[in-house]
Amino acid sequence: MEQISPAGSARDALLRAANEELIEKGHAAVSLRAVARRAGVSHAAPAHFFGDRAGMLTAVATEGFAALSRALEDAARHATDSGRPVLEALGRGYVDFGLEHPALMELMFRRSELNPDDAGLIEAQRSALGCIRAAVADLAGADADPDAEEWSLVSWAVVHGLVSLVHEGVLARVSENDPDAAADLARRLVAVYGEGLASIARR
Amino acid sequence: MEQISPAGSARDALLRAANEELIEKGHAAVSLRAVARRAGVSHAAPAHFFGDRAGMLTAVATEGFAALSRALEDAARHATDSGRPVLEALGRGYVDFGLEHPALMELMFRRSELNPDDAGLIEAQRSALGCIRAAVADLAGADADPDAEEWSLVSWAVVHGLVSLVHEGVLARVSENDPDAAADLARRLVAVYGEGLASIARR
DNA sequence: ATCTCGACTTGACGCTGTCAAGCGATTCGG
DNA sequence: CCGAATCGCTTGACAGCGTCAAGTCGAGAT
Repeated sequence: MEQISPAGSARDALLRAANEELIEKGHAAVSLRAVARRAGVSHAAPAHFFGDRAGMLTAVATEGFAALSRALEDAARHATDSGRPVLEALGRGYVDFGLEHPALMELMFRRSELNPDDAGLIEAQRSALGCIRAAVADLAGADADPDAEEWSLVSWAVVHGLVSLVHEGVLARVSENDPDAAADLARRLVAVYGEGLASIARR
Repeated sequence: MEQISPAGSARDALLRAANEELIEKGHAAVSLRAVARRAGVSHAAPAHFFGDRAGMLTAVATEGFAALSRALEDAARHATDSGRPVLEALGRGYVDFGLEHPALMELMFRRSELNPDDAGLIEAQRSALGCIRAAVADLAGADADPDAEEWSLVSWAVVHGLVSLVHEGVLARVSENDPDAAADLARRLVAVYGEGLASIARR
């Protein structure tokens, strides 16, 4: 192996290689052996560290959820700082993240490719969802609106659905077959929905 | 081969076998060879008819979109017949279809596993989307609301996102970890969204 | 009667995930 | 200080996979 190996770095190298493979080839084409080759280790090394393919992808997806949480927190903070509506910024942040990291975002929700019961994964998921939940509860006001929980889930479904539809190339088909236009359309729809929701909230 | 073969039936048998494999094992686990075994033909027969794996799955997905269109049309017809709001019935129909045929619904939107440029597939997709579009345009009234198109897409995103979140098992995690509860929750959220949208429409 | 063509089959290739076994260095108990 | 156990990783094998090239064989056209 031509690389200097500061102890325990093989695992990190594998994780980095897995991320690169994911970005370049998409989640379906990530193979243990290709990742091992890229990291410069034997073909069975990934299984040694992660158990199996699902284990390796779960590790990648968990990092992805952590990154999503950070992105959402940043979006919320910037919005409050500049006095803009938080929920819309959050939705925008979710969609932006999904559009910037398509392969990762798809992997993160591909239950069948992960170990869905992995504790770290679940924790990271909850943390990401918590951001949206808090924002909707906030928007509903301190009067403990019983619908707040439901609308936070609907809002999640909107942004998640938009990201999915862009990834799946269906929105592109709707709008002039241009993928960039589809992304713009998705962001515009977030704004449309945000305004609608706000108008309901203030009754 | 032990089965009587009315001419050209091998293709049909393969398609049927592919559907069964899909339902039993999920889209990721559908293999050309397993489908061939189930249909009682040689391991290369599927490729002969469908070109490759993506071609076979595209054929299955195209049938799926046709079935979805039928389900949506039925839902719309029943709603108009009984004077209930069409859009909500449509959303409900979309979600019900997705929850009743999870593996199929996931496959239908798994761009990387299909031939996304297949003419038949695109046509079937457009037809299904057309149902939602028409209903939203209808709800917006004959006054050619310029937002109608956008809200139809948002509505699509809502129901699509809900189905995705249930499939991915994330909604189940939100609601007591019970998959049935997640399905019920999804249906309730469709109703919540439908009411909200209606309240916006009537200003 | 031959030619062709479509519907398959047969056999091979390289790639995949997974598993059992091995190997060298480090750590640790006696 | 020495043997044993553990860790990190490799080697080698296995079956299943998608795909491709070549072959078989019957039916319909010339």
